[in-house]
Amino acid sequence: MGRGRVQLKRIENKINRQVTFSKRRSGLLKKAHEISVLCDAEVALVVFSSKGKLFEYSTDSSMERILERYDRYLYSDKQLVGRDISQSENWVLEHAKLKARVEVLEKNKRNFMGEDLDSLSLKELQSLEHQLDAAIKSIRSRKNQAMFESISALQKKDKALQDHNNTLLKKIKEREKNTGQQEGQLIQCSNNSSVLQPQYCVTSSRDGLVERVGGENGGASSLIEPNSLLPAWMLRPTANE
Amino acid sequence: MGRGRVQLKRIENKINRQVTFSKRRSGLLKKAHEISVLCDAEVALVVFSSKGKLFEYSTDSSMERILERYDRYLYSDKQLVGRDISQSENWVLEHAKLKARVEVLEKNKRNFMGEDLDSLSLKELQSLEHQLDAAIKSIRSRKNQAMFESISALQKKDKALQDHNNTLLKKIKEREKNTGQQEGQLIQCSNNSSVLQPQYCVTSSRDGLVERVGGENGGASSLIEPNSLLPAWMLRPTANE
DNA sequence: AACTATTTATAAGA
DNA sequence: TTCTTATAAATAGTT
Repeated sequence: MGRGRVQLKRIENKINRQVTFSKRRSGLLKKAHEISVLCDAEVALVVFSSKGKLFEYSTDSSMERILERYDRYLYSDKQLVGRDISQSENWVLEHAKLKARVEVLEKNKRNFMGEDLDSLSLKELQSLEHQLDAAIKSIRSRKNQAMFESISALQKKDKALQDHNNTLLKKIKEREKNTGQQEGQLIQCSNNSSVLQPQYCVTSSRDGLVERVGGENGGASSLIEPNSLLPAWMLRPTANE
Repeated sequence: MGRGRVQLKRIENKINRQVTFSKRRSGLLKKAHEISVLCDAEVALVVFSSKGKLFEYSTDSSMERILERYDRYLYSDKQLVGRDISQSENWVLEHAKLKARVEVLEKNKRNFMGEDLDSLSLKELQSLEHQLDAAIKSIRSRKNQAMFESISALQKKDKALQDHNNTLLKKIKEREKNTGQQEGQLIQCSNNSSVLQPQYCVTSSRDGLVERVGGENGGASSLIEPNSLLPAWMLRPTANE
């Protein structure tokens, strides 16, 4: 990538080697960062120049965590060898890094909540605004999806209840036919499947028994706001509550 | 490097992400090897894919040695920092707490960026949406403020420049009056205060001196896009860059 | 530290 | 996955 092809061998000219190192180092770090962001990968990169200077990159600046993960990956059941012994010393370092990370994340969070904006440049504000715009779009889309799923689940439940309802109705009719009684009043339940609210079908038989057919929840779902489109319990149908 | 420009953000399409990861991973490893050989550097590279698969490169395949060198390098100057917290009993606990906090904050952050939403309930989604709506309002407001401040500062500067300009003009006029010469051509600068771009007033006096009146920036701000509403330097007037 | 002619890397498509 | 190809990026040599 330059004006001439390059042989894959040590550059003998010291100056050239130094310049090339500097250029390629920044290219390498950039690419490490890019693959990390684009592909959601965790990258740890350590480079020592020939003079012994250190350069490093790590996803989210958590070099220690990634190297630990690396160690775990390799020595999943062996005890960690050499670097583990100095581990207690490394804790100091890791601790400091963790704290720094927490600080960064907290600052992030404040910014995401629209606070502490004075420290941001116009450019950063612009970028934050776009970020949040995009986030809101995702969130609205996910919310919609969740609502449709809830509606769908509710409708399925509704259908099951009505089926049960009808089964019971049939049984009662048959019983009445068998005992030859006609004065019992039967209220036929409608079987309209698009109704969101469970219906109650009250039948009173001759001996005064009142049956309420409402499913296994013992009638708790009858506490529905008549004005709301969706029943209250549907507003939090998923986990994490 | 491909058929389209690429945004530095997570590739949402899973297949694309996987393909890009595979391509870029080999590119990255290749470049790591190249810099290692060409520049006589020691490189250690660890990559975990989003699925947790490990890829690595290290100069002379001596990953362990390079990571040890890395540890030694860090620990030589960080050692002093940690002395004060040496009640290492509490450490395990504090460390665990910190880690937990980081995890929570990272989850937060992902949510704020519209990711990882499946774990949220409808209620939480709703709340997040409102949160972000409010944040965007703050951010836009702060952005506006920042822009007005910039404009204001610019206008002040503009005014100062014009004052200086006029002062110089007067001096020149007087000098010409004193020497009794009338053939000098004076170009009067307009004093329109709503102009955002600094103006240059070129006056040629009898002795051929050409003065450029442009403020202390040595004329650098003359490189202004004539079509843009605001001069380029105003686009990032605050800190953090 | 810039510049530019070239080589490389790679995104998209097959 | 692999190949191809158009294009974006990196960078070697130069100033």
